[in-house]
Amino acid sequence: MTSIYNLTRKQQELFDFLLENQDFHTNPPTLDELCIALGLKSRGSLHKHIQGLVDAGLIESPNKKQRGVRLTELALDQEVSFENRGLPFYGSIAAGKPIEAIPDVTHMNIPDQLKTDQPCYVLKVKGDSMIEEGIFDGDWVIIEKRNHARSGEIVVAIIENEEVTLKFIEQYPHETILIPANKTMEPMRYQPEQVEIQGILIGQMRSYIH
Amino acid sequence: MTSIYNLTRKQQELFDFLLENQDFHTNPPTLDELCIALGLKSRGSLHKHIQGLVDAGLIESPNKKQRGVRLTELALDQEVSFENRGLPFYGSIAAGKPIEAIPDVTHMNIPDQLKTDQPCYVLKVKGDSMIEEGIFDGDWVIIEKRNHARSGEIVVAIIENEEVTLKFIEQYPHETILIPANKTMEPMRYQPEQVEIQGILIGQMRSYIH
DNA sequence: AAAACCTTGTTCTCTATTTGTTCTTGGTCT
DNA sequence: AGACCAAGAACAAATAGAGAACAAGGTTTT
Repeated sequence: MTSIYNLTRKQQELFDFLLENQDFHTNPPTLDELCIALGLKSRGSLHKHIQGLVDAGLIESPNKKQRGVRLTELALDQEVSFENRGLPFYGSIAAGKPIEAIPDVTHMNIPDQLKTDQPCYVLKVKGDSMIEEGIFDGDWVIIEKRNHARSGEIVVAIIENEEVTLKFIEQYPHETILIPANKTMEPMRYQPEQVEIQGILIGQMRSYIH
Repeated sequence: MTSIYNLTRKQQELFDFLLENQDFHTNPPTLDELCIALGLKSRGSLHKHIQGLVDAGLIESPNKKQRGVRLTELALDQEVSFENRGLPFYGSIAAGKPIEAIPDVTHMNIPDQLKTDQPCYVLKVKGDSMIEEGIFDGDWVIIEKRNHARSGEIVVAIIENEEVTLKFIEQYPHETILIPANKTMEPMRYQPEQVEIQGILIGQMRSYIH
């Protein structure tokens, strides 16, 4: 059993393409389609890379059959362990802890519509500070990891290295204001150095089960 | 036991068509109907693909019977894994249409926490009737397919075969009340026969991207 | 009920196209 | 030199479609 780590650059490129696009093709792609996708002009060139992946046990040998290039079980296993594990879930927004420092991370499978192509993570919301935005206690939020934001965005911010919170942000040269979406709470004003942005809000989810 | 992964493209196309349209046909289709559906002009051409699916164990051998193209158990199992890629997304809650009758279904990958082990589907919310529940215009909702509900649950219901709506439900022997979560709207009272339940609310999602 | 149709599944032949494979040639980079 | 890579020609097999012919079941007509 050859290891997948011995792939050449072009073989890896081909393999990555097959992994990423297997959902888009209802049928496995033919050599010609792959040539177009990879910018090749000759099936012959591609075929050697195909053969390399067959030898590595990552795709099934077409063996003259015109049935396209199919991934093997081994390849699909690889995929699961790589990309498909979902976004890290760091638990409830926990006062005082920077997001990255939370142990025992689980993963959640988030639909594409609720994430970006940047690194994202998931938190569970505690409290009612964003209730007028339709974000309730117990909801999940998907956060894109960033250390800056534009005024008007909803951010996860850590205040004075102590309190982690989800609020609208307004930034001025000498002042950062965190604004809740809850009439019973007041906006809070800080020096810019007191507020560290940990990410911005991308999506929200709620479960109505039990 | 032949694996389905050895289907040719045309065989796959035929198989997909049979899977997707099995509900619409009360009787299995004839070869001529399938020819039209797949754009073929000769039954003879089609028959070879039929035979391929029979050899793969995906349809029962028609064996001279008319309308004999029936899927096997094995094929129905395949369908499960086909659907398993995600939940069907039927678009916005569309007035007047039963949920199942919507064409061009896409699929969304929903986290386990937002679905049940029963059949579920996804809708996009139109309108503000559930705004106080934190369900806004443009949100997605995950609905478990059911034709009954308990009072107090949030349901997708179709009223008088015309209007599809998302509301709290209260059921009494001679009256069904649909209650919005919006102070500017009034509860609506119906005879039980006027209201057909299409599913109950399981989860909700919102995207902050664009 | 018998006969004359029509529909439907099956089989066959013929043809065209697509697709995987193999080889040769040549290029680039280390 | 050795590896990787690309292009193109040529080939054989697999796939695909059309059409004709036929048998068996239905349906309609007589």
